[in-house]
Amino acid sequence: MGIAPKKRTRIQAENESRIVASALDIFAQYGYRGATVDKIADAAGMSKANVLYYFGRKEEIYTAVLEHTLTAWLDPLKSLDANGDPQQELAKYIRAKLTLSRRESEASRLFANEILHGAPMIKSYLENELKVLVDEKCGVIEQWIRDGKLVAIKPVHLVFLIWSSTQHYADFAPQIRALHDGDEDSLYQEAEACLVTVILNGLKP
Amino acid sequence: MGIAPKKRTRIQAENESRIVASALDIFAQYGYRGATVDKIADAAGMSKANVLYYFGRKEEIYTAVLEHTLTAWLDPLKSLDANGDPQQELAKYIRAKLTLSRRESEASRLFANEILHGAPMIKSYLENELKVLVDEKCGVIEQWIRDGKLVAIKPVHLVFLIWSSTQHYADFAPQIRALHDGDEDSLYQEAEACLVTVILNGLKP
DNA sequence: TCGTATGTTGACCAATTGGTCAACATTTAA
DNA sequence: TTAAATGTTGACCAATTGGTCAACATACGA
Repeated sequence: MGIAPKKRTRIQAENESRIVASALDIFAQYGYRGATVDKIADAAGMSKANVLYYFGRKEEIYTAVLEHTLTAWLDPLKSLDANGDPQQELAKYIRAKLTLSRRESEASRLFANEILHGAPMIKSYLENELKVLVDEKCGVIEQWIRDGKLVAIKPVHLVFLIWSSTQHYADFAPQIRALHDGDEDSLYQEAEACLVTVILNGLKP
Repeated sequence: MGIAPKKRTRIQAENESRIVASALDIFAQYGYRGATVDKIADAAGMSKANVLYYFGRKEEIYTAVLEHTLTAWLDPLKSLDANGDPQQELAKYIRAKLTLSRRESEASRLFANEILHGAPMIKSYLENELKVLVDEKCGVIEQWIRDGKLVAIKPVHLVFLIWSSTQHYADFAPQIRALHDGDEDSLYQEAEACLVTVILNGLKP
């Protein structure tokens, strides 16, 4: 027999997911260093020792949270369709990312914090899985440009533009709340209108 | 006599500015909690006790660094001229912010980190000084829109768009390095071309 | 039911770190 | 020159915190 199958009990599955969910909140709010195992345990409604029973080290909790959220985060980009209409595809992508920034703002802040501090845990992920995906989608955009459907720009910067402008609403929420007049609904409606208008209009050849 | 004049000696001025400069690097790299007074002292080439002699608490060093960099950070927005040509003014602003992101990337990361964690130290600054400045400049943009020189969008979101897309190159540098092929010079040249093209083109009525 | 595997925790330990302090060194003004 | 003001630091303290462990509690298959 090679690697042990390691079937998880009901309690294991339940507690581990409760810990990961709580840890996402705590890490997003305080950053890696500011977060304490005790805070995570409190948020999960159990003792610190029990959290360490499931995840041997603080770092393990952190990587578990990152892995848990990474896949969902990239889905919208994956569904960018080479055969679709560029304007519609990009509009859909911008809207999806903006919705994600609103709904999963903790995940956004978690990544922002991780990358801001040098991406120590996900560096290899960025250089491998993410690089492959982004290269592929840049190829799609490149083709759209060659077909004369979009203005000539370096595709990867368009990706950066969409990422930054949408995630900004999650990552810089306190600044945005300080500067924006109106409720959250109108904020996001205006943001969507502005981003879709400017970026799509700006990409017209 | 009211408040003491408190003339600073030569050594005070010298050491305080050395501490602030070193602290900017350390806080930007590690965040507030990850930074230690010892690291700052090392970077400044003096003992921890001496750093605490000039700044009584760690928090004081932090606020001093924030204050020291805040003004320079907002200068480009201040010089947005209501009487200039909108396209030229905005192009100038985008370029200035992008250059700032490259040259003062530590300051950018410092603010990003501060805001990411709820802006505890600069909340009142955001709500007062910054709010006034942004409101004023949004008025300028609003007027350009009324004059039919720009497409109709909510001005504050254009400010967010420019801030986010330019600061992204400082704040998310590790991700950008992982995904971009080419050296830093070409990165910033392409970024400038892309942002100026897309945003200005996108703002045409 | 019963015994073992699994789950849970308070108490504890060691490392880190913000901050203090007394002792010592240097600068500066008279 | 000299003495007070200013500058500097190692040693130390207390609080925080990641992680361990032995003891106890619960769940669950035979």
